Amino acid sequence: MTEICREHEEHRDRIAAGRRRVPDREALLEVADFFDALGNPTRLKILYALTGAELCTCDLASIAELSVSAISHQLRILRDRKIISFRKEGKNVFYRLRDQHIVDLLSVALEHMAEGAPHG
Amino acid sequence: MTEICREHEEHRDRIAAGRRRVPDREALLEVADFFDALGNPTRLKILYALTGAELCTCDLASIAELSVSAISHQLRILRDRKIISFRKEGKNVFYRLRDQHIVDLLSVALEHMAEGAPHG
DNA sequence: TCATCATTTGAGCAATTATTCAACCATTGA
DNA sequence: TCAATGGTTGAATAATTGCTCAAATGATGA
Repeated sequence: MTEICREHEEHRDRIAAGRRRVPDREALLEVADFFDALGNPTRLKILYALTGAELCTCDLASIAELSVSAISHQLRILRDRKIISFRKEGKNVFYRLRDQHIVDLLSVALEHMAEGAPHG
Repeated sequence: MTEICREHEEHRDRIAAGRRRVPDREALLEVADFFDALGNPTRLKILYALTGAELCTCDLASIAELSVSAISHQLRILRDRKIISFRKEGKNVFYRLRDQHIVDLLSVALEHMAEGAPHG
């Protein structure tokens, strides 16, 4: 693997320059984890539901039409990736989006899809 | 699954409102596919390398330190998700980011990580 | 204290995914 | 036409993931 294009010397320069643009491993994995968390229909349902109000685990399960357990697992992922935060009130745990960046991103992404791709 | 929180009527209202914020199935899947494509270290390496210059498959393989075949598979995913486009020149295929939105998003994401999470 | 409800957790399983390998296609130049 | 190079593709496989189920935790009120 990773064999280099044979012919031209210019490849070497392009490769070196390209490599410089790639963030270091740690940052790269963080960004990947972040986008990966958003790249799942169930988690997106949770997140869009949370744009505009805080909701408890059980509400989210009802909205996503999945078991409370399944939602709790997904909420853990979103918490670990620092995309949502929570507050406990009695027996309930209320979740919310962690900051305005997330709200904006979800909104922009939806617009981008609408404009960029009429069907697929 | 999907059993509803028993006690209060207010849950019903919150659930209904939350449900209204969730995009329809098709849009949701599109957004998920989009973020999912970005949520992988190999594909992110490719994308960050492409911020600033077009590169051929073989250059990208060298940068990502993976086989040409592995990179080609990932490039296909990025093409299908309309994140990159390409141009053929002789035996080479040169890839580039499809629009400025992608460039911006990659840059913003990196900044967001840097500010939001000092280590984990 | 006990029963109940909301939530979390861990094991298990089926489905998905990232990579490799081998074969193939496409372009070039001899 | 043939050999060489760049790239794509499909099958196979190991690793990861998303869900379910059962069991556990935590808070509340009787």
